[in-house]
Amino acid sequence: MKLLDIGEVAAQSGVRASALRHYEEAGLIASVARHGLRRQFAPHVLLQLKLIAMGKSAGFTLEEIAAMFAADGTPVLPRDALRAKADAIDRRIRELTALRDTLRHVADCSAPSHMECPTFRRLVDLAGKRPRVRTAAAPTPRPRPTR
Amino acid sequence: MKLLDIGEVAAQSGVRASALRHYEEAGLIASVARHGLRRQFAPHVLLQLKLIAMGKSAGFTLEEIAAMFAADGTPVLPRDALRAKADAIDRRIRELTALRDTLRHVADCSAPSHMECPTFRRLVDLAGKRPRVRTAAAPTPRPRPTR
DNA sequence: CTGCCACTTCAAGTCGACTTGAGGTCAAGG
DNA sequence: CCTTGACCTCAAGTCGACTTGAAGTGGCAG
Repeated sequence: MKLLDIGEVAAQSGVRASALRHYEEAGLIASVARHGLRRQFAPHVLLQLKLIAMGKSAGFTLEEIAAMFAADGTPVLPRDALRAKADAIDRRIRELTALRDTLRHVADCSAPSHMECPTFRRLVDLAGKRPRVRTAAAPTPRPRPTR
Repeated sequence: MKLLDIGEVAAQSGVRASALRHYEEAGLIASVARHGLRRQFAPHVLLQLKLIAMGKSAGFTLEEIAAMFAADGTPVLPRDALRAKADAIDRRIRELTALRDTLRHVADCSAPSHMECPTFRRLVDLAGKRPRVRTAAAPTPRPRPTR
């Protein structure tokens, strides 16, 4: 099974070498060997990186993602926890759907003030089904930038 | 039309006063008056705040959100741009759906190693339809944390 | 009139996820 | 054998979105 040097992983995944090191630090991936100083990765990191990208895109922190998948890429959570995460994503999808529909409506509706348009208000309200959690807890995922 | 003092807005929206000031600074909302020193907001900021929450959740930066809606809450973008944003959200939704399905599959599939499971690989690959953009450009939205 | 307390401003701090820079190592090609 | 270039480590910097803290203001209840 041929190993990939960090540069190849970067080239094939589009993830910078510095980010790959950062991920390794964070325990999201693991290099399986060194060639001199250079990290060598097993080919399946490419799959893991996709998983990581998806997780980030879903608003999970690296820490949360690390908690879902071990460094070797195998899922580590109990089934219930996985299902809970899936449900969280589902809620997020519903929010995004509402925003998308709102934007599309705004693009097509020519009401003078959207603030008055009942369709608009209904769409926005639709998204407002948040259980109202105290600031103490961290209910909402937070996505992050890709430069 | 009765005005809301920043504390009431905070209480009703769940957004901290400091965040509201930050949003005002950023041009996302506007206070319409002062009572002494205190900012007074029109009731529709509550609606705007929902919009802002949705936008953040969709991975838009405050700057991007500010570009979509003026401080009075009326959408400001040309229709095409709005539709483009909607399409961007759609792509994001598809990614999230793939991740959700992957998680659900993992929760239900008892293959010894998911890295080998064809269903798993197919699901992950499904999400990999990214146009491969250079690091220079900023293709992906980045969501952010809520403490 | 007094005091409280919710607000104010402004600067600095925090957190996550990286990136950048300085200085160093080493395998391989010429 | 020497150079090159891709990698290394480690500390510090950056960016967005806020939060925190210090010091001040002012409406209003008593």
